[in-house]
Amino acid sequence: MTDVARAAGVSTMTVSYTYNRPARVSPDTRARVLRAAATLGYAGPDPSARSLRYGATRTLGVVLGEHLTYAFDDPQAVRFLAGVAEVCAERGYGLLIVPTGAGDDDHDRVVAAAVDAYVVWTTTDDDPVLAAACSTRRPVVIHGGPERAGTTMVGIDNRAAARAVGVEVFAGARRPVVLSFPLDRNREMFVGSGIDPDSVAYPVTRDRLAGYRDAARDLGIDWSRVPVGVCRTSDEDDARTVMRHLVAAAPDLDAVAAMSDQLALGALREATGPLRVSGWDDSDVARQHDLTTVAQSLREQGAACATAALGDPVPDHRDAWRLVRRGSTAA
Amino acid sequence: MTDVARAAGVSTMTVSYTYNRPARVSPDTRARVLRAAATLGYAGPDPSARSLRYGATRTLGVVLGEHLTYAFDDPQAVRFLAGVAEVCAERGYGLLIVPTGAGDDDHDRVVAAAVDAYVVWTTTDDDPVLAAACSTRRPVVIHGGPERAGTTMVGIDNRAAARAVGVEVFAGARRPVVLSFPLDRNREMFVGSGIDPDSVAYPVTRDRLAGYRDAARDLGIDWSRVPVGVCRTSDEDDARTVMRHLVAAAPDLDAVAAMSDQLALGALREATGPLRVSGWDDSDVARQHDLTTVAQSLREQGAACATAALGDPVPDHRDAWRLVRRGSTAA
DNA sequence: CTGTTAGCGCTTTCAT
DNA sequence: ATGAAAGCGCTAACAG
Repeated sequence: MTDVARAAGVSTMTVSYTYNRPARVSPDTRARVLRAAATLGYAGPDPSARSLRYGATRTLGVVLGEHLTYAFDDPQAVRFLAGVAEVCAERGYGLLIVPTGAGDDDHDRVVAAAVDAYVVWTTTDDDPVLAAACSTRRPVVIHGGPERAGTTMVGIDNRAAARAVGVEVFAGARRPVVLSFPLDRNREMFVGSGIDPDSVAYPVTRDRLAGYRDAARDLGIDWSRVPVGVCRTSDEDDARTVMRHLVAAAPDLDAVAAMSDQLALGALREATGPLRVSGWDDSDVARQHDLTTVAQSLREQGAACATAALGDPVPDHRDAWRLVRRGSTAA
Repeated sequence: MTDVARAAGVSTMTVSYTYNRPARVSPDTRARVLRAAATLGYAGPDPSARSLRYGATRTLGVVLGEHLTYAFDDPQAVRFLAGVAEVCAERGYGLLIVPTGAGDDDHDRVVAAAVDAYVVWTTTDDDPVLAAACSTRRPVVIHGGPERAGTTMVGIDNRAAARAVGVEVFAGARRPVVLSFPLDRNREMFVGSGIDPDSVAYPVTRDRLAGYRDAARDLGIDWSRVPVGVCRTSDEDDARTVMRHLVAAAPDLDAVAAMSDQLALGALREATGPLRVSGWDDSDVARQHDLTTVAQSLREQGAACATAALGDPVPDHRDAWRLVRRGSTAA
């Protein structure tokens, strides 16, 4: 900038004004400055220097969980991100995706990112990435949980929703099972019975499991005998693998409550007989396969997270879900 | 930082070393500094100040086209982004999505973003956002095109691929049609005939159209009589609407070359009689519907773009496609 | 309408 | 192992 000023025969301030307050510079000088800039290949004020000066970056950080990869493969996470992006676009904020999960320096990356606030995608209570985001004292909004002092949480009441859909899918079933997201960050695939929701590290998964248990109780079903198949991701292929294990463990299974439409689809594909199935999210998949599911707008929640992170109030989302009854639980 | 230094009774340099070269500080002093930092709620060096000093941000910018929204709704764009993210994660770079398409200050946003390099998602020759990215003299890598001096282009040979798949889908057809992406940034939906590829603003669309025309010529089909249905996005619903118009205009149509699997699916759903159909990308949709298609890895191309933007050489991708023959063109 | 001064928070270089 | 000085590029505040 100093160079441009010299070349144009003005002070640096005039150059600065030319870019930031064009009205305060005479058209003549302005043209001269711009010409000098063009000659020197100067493209405008340096963004880092500007941020330093302003004390703000006009950038919103997003942490998509332990492995970036999972997030992009999960259509719901993508929807969520689209919501965040929408708000960023409207308000002229950059959207910085912080690259986590590729090393052991996640903490440093989160702390060292040039952002004004953080939106954190659902994670576990003990996720160091979450701790890192909170430690920077920037505003933090967490989607889905965990709740944490000093942060904002945006998400639906997963327990209530799971109970509602659980009652629907388990009704009349003699051998209900659950197809679950991972319980903790190890993301082990396995089949267990009567899993205690309180032992689950992901709040969203915990709440949904608790809701399914509530539903089982409502229907007089003994939760301790309900097999839970735990998948590594929200992936149809994962679901099929786990479903095969479930069928092996409980050949008479006749109802599956799945934590996503993708998982539900996997269950359908591996079904050996008549089967009641419920999904979650009311995605295209659910509509195509006539799946009973829980409708919620991840996109809207993403937008709400961004809005909250940028300091504006957002409505409570606890009741922003809806049970969608379809053919998959009609029999 | 100065405050922390004072509180710990050391110089600012010692605090700086504590964070950047822990080994060069005695464990004792280090502990003292860290304690002081904790007390004061200091979370480490300010990222903007650091970037200013280093002259680099360790952040890669991505411009997803005129409307951010379209990008997140397009599964191929998401795949591409996943590839970019993967490389960023590996190398500890942040991934900044620059929010374009929500106002007329796109140019400024691109110029003012704190990034070291840009990856630009396919756009038109005349996109001001592209011009903005290039004007900053940061390295720019463009996916799919346009080609531009001083930038790197990563993408397949769309014309050759379109010709190959076109020959496959148009073979034996009496009334072939094309289901196309938008021709220019206005994204009008319409049906035309014998569209001149050279009049198309998007290089990718231009090349594919030219390739389909090549295929028509190879088969002795008169291109000027081939209806082209232009969709607004790569969306199944869009495709259905346009397909209905095509059917109205050419009730005897019996072959559809579509520029994406999504569009091809829309065509299938609106088919009134036997129909040869080809898609593009070899996505899940193509596999599920036994669709002849062009396989390419957007994810791999995203990774290549990021790698190139970060200054490393990448192999040529022109031939990184493959014709996948399936039942949809078997008859 | 234009210029001067000061300092945002950090790290490189060169001492000690 | 620690520190002092200088400056990265910019803009708010206040002249003139």
